[in-house]
Amino acid sequence: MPRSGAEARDRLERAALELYTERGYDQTTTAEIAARAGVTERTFFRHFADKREVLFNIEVSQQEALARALADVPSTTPPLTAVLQAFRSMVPVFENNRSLAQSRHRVIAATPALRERELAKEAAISVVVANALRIRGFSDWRATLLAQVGTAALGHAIHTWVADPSADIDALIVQAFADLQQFTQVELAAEPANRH
Amino acid sequence: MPRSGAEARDRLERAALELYTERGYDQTTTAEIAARAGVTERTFFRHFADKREVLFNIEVSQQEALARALADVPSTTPPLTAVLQAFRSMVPVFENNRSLAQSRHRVIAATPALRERELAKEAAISVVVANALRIRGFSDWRATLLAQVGTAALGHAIHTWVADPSADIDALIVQAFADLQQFTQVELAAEPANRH
DNA sequence: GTCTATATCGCGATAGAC
DNA sequence: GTCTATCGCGATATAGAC
Repeated sequence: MPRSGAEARDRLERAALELYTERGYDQTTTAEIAARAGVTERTFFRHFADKREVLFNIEVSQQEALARALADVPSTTPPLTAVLQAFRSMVPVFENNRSLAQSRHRVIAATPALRERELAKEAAISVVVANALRIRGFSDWRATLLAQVGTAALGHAIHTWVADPSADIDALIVQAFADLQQFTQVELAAEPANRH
Repeated sequence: MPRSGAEARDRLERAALELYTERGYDQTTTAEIAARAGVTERTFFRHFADKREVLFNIEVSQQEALARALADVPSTTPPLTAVLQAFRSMVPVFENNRSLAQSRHRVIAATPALRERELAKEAAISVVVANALRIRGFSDWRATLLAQVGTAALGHAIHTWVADPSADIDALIVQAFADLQQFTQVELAAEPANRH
């Protein structure tokens, strides 16, 4: 067994996904994951803060890439278009991990504790986006709202993508943002202010 | 000690909030909470699935009220106006628990594990709203998006409210929805579709 | 790496409330 | 008396300390 930390980490991630898939998250112990990866339980917790995190570390490493992509979009670009472009720049990463992503989402969907962690990760992405928008001069709440809406669109696209084997993630993202715009015009822009 | 479950539950909630405030969430054990509430540790877990849940059960009981309020809004009302009205119907509940809500939010803000749970609860509210909108005939994704936007507005209002002792929650909610509409017109409606 | 605290939950017995 | 909540005890696994 190679001692390189990165490899062990990788094996732990695979082992965890396999075991969570085979017998479910709750029925899997960290000791079993470590054993299958050929390391000690202690090593598991050296690499991952807790039993959930082992499924989500891929995403963490991508937050910086997203932040950079957002910073690179010209500041004259309208905010949600900038967000859309940044998300689209991540498409290759998604496509590289497609089958993995599908297994992951199956497990996550079946486990409340993991869904909770996923929400936290999504919120983290939303914060990254909001920060970028704040740098572009938007107020806190405006940036937060735009970021949440954009992240929701991305989430919807990914959700559709993992469910449909023939789907094209890039097209889905573009479509989600187009829907966003259309829904908004119909439902929001037309609405009375409802003040008292 | 009274045998009524509801009272024990109540004492556990108070004890937990006190202890989490005094020495922090991580430094508080479930045994200590149970002791202060005058029950056994085992009883704690009979009432609450885990150490976090003891802070969030109040909200759970209000989801049904929200669902009912939403169902009661005439189906001709535009969706986000309906959501706004339903949220405003909850204002008395918020105002009754103001100081409690403030302590709660202080603890939650200081504890990552609790923030995670809070996100999950917010997502649950969003699901309730989305269901109501789906019943009104909106597609899944449209209902989900509208619900998330509305819930984000409510979250923003509550966040402002707990931070500012002189704030009026009703006015904040109305304002948040008005902002929503305005931002959307500026940022979204004006945006090009960005197709390739 | 080893050791330990403690969160979590199963089970049978018990004791108030109606 | 029947329910239901609590108790008392025990087992396991996660996570953190040393």
